[in-house]
Amino acid sequence: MHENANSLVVLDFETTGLSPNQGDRAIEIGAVRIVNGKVTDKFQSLMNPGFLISRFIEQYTGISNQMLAKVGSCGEVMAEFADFLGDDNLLAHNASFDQKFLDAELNNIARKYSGQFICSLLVSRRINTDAPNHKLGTLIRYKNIPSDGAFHRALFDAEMTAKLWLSMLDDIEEKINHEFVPFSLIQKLSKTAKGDVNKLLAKW
DNA sequence: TGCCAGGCCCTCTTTAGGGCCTT
Repeated sequence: MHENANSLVVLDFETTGLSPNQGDRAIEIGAVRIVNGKVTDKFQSLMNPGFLISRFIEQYTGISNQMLAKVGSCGEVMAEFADFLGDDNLLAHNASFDQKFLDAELNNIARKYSGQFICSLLVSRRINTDAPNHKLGTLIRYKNIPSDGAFHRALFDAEMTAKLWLSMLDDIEEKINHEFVPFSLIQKLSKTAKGDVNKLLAKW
């Protein structure tokens, strides 16, 4: 773990379905790097999964088979992403989903990463207790974060997740009356029962 | 043939079920 590293990569995958164990693959990755509370770098690429994607996924993402026919393979793109990621920790909205695709795609090319994941969905459930639900689009509206792009494209969703995250970090900083929120506190918070969240933050 | 994700989290809970999230 990189307790003192203040560099975090926020990522989002578009995929052919919900489960790499069922043969699903990534078709797009988008990511932004946050350093000291500012977005400093970004990464975006379509990737060809090696088979035709369903009509449902074409409509859901706006990514067509025609678009994917012209782009590099998952292996080529994921190797570039592994270089971009380096040793940074990672954040995603519903991280268990993106983590299983990252693990599967990097495993396919025998690459590894050393960072740890945190999940903006788990943190939101503990911080935004009045939100109508915890979908990414809903939380962006709930936090009054301006957005003028298409959800369900990887870079846009990663950028929105990054903005949501910085907004939630502000809220946590206010609660703990401290300007720096350690990575370990986020990890602890993500596992704390909802009713004990205020207790955890109060004693920090 | 028919089935097919899975982790989190709440509750009418732990010998379980079902909604929420992600594509």
